[in-house]
Amino acid sequence: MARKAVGIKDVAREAGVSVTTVSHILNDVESARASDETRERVKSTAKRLGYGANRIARSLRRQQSDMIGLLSEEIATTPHAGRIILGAQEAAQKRGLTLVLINTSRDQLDTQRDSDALLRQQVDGVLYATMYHRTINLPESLKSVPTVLIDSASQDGTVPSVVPDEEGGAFAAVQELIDHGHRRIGFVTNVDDVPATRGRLAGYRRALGEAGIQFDAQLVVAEQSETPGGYKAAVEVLDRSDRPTGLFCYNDRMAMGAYHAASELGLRIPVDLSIVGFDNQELIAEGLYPALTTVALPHYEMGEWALSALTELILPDTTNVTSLDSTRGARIYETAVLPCPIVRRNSVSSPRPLGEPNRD
Amino acid sequence: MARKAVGIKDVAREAGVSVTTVSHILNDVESARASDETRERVKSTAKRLGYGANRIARSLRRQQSDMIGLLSEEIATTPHAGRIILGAQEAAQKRGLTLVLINTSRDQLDTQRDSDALLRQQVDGVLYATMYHRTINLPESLKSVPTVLIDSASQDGTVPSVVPDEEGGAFAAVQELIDHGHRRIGFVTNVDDVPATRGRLAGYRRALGEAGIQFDAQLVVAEQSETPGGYKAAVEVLDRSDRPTGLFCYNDRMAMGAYHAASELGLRIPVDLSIVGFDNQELIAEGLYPALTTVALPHYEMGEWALSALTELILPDTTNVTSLDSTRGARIYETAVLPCPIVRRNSVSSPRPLGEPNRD
DNA sequence: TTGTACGCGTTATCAT
DNA sequence: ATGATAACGCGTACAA
Repeated sequence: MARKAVGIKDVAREAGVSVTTVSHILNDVESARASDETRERVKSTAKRLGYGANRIARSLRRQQSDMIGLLSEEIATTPHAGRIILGAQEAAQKRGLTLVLINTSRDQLDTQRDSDALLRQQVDGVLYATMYHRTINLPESLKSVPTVLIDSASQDGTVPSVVPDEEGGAFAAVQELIDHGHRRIGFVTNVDDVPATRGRLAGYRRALGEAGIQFDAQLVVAEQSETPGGYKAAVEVLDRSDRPTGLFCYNDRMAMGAYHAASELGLRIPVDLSIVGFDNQELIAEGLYPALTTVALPHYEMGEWALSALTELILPDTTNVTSLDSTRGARIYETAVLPCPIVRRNSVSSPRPLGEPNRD
Repeated sequence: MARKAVGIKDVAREAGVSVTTVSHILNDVESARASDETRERVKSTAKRLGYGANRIARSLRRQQSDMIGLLSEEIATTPHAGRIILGAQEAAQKRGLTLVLINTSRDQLDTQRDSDALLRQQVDGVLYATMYHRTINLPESLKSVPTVLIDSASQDGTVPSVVPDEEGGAFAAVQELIDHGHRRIGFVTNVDDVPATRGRLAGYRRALGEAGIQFDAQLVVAEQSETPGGYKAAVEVLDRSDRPTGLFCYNDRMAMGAYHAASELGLRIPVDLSIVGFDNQELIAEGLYPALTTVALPHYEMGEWALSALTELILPDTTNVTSLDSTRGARIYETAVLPCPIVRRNSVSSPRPLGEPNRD
C-alpha cells in the first residue's frame, strides 16, 4: 500500500490552514465557506502535492466504500462478458466508483452466508450478471444489499434488471431479409426454452405477420444452439426444392453451421441464400465468408445501464425524500429492455428474380 | 453499505470477553494465548452472529487493503482477457484478496499522475495485462507500486512478468503434423513484428529442423492476422502442384481463412490437407468443420501465475529478511514462460500415401 | 471564517 | 490469560 502517502494534514500545513478547511474545500461543503483566496491556495497546493484522499479512511468514516461488486457466475466465461464488464467499469469510473470482481458458481450463491457478510461489508451494491438471458429468483444473499440484475429479469420485480430486446432484434433481422425482397424465410432456432428462444421466435413471427407472409412451421427447425446444430437444422430446411431464400439463425454459431450446410448443398451466399445471425460474435461474423450480417447484443449498454440504475438505488434522488422510507423495498421495478441493433455485413442480398433458372 | 453490521464489539459482549481477546483469537495471534474454553466460545459466538471483520477498518489499521488492481488496456477487449481475469480472480480469492478493475488506454497511462495516486492508495499491487504478447517499458505510474506484467515482458526485467511459450506451442503444433507423417508443411503467418510472430516461426523451424526437414521459404507466407489474410496466404501456399500436405496457421482466425481456401480449392480437411491453428479460440476451433486442432494459450494460468508472483512481491518471504531492503528494487526478474498445450480435434490426419492418385 | 476534537471498526501495544 | 487504549486518516459537529 501507500509508501509515503501525502495526507490531508500535509496539505493543511503546506497551505497554512486547518485540515477542516482543506476537507471542506476539497469536498465542496456548502455550509462552511472559505475566502476565494484560501480556496484557490488550498486547491493548488493539494494538486501540487498530488494529494488524493485516502479512500479507505474516507470509506470508514463515511460508512460507504464507493465500491461496486460485479458478481458473476464464472466471470467472463463467455466472450460477451467482457463488454458488460467494460460498460459497467466505464460508467463506474465516471462516477468515481470502483468495480470489484466477485466470482461465484450459482449453487454457491445460496449457501454462501459468509459471502453475504463479505459483500455487505465492503461494497455499496452489486451488479449480478448471469451468463445468458434468463429469469431468476434473487439469491437470498443478495436480498440485503442493493442489487441490479444484468441479462436476466427477476421473477418478482424486486430489483431493477436489464435484458436485451430479443424480439426486437429478431424482428430487425427478419425485416432486413424482407426488405431485400425475401418472402420465404427459414428460421434455424435452438431447442432450449429460454427467453431468447421465445423472444426471437416472436420477433420472427411478428416480422412475417407485418409483411403479410404466412407463417410456415416447416420453415423453422430447432437444434442445439452450437455450430453442429446449426448445420443439421440448416440442412433440413435447405435440402428441398421449396427451400427458403433467406435464413434467420438463432445465433452466429448456428449461422456458421448454416454456412457449412449451404456450401455442401452448393448454395452460394448471398446469391442463392441470404443469412442473418444473432449475437454479433465478431470472431465469427467477420471471419465467415462472406461476412455475416447479424444482430448485436447490447452488452456494453447493459453494463452501463445497470451501473447507472444501481447508483440511483444507492443514492436515492433528493427529490421527494419524504415518502422515501415508506416506498423503499416495496417498490416494483420493470425490467429494462435494451435494443439490439442490426449489424450489416455481406450475407444478405436480394433473392434471384422469380423464374431465373438455377444454374447449380 | 452495511445496514446493521455485527461488529467485533458485539461478539465480545456476547461472549463475555474483551474485544482484544476476540481479535486475538479470530486472527490467530501467536503471542497472546487464551484458554481453549474461551477460544471455542468466542469462535462459536462469532460464527453464530455471522461476524466478519470490517475489511475497511482492518485495512485502515493494517495499512494494507488486500486489494489487487487489475489494470488493463481496454479490459476484456479480446475474448482471451476473460480467462486471464478468471485465473487472477480465483487465485486472489484463494488468498483472501479482492480484485478491482482498472481500465486504461495505453497513452492515458503515462499522463495519469492522479491515477497513480489513486492506485497507490487503495491497492496493494497491480496486475498489468496487455492485450497481446509484447515487450514494454513499465509505465511511469507503476514504478512506485508492486507490479506484475501479464502477456508482456518488461524490457529491463525490473518487474516479474509472464508470457506464453510461443515457440514451444508452435513446435508442438508442427510436431503434431510431423508425427502424422507430414513432411511438407506450410506456415501461414502474420506480418506484424511481435514476439508471437517470431516465436511461432522459431518453433516451426525448430520442429522442422529436428525432424530433418529442409526449411523451404516458399512454404511460409505472411499476411494480416485476420481471417481474410489467412485465406489469401493459404491460397498462395496451396494453389500449386507441390502444395504442402500440412499447414500450420499463426492463429485460429487465419486457420479459418485457410479452411475457406481449402474448400475453394477442392481440398478436403483432413484427408487432403491437415491444419493446425493457434490460440484455441473455441468459438472458431469447435465451430469449424472438421473441428480444428490448435494450440491453447495459457491465459488462465498466466493470470494465476501473475497473482501468485504479486503476492510474493508484496509479502516477501520471511526467509532471509535481513538482506531484504538492499536487494529490493535492484532485483532482476526473468520473465516466466508458460507452456502452450496442443488441443487435438479433427483437422489432422496422415497424408495420403505417396503415389495415391489425387481424385480431385 | 477557521480550528479542535471525536468517531468510524480494527489491530497492536502494553499493562495487569 | 485477558483487558484498556492508542492509532490508522479522514469528515464533521461544535466551539472559537
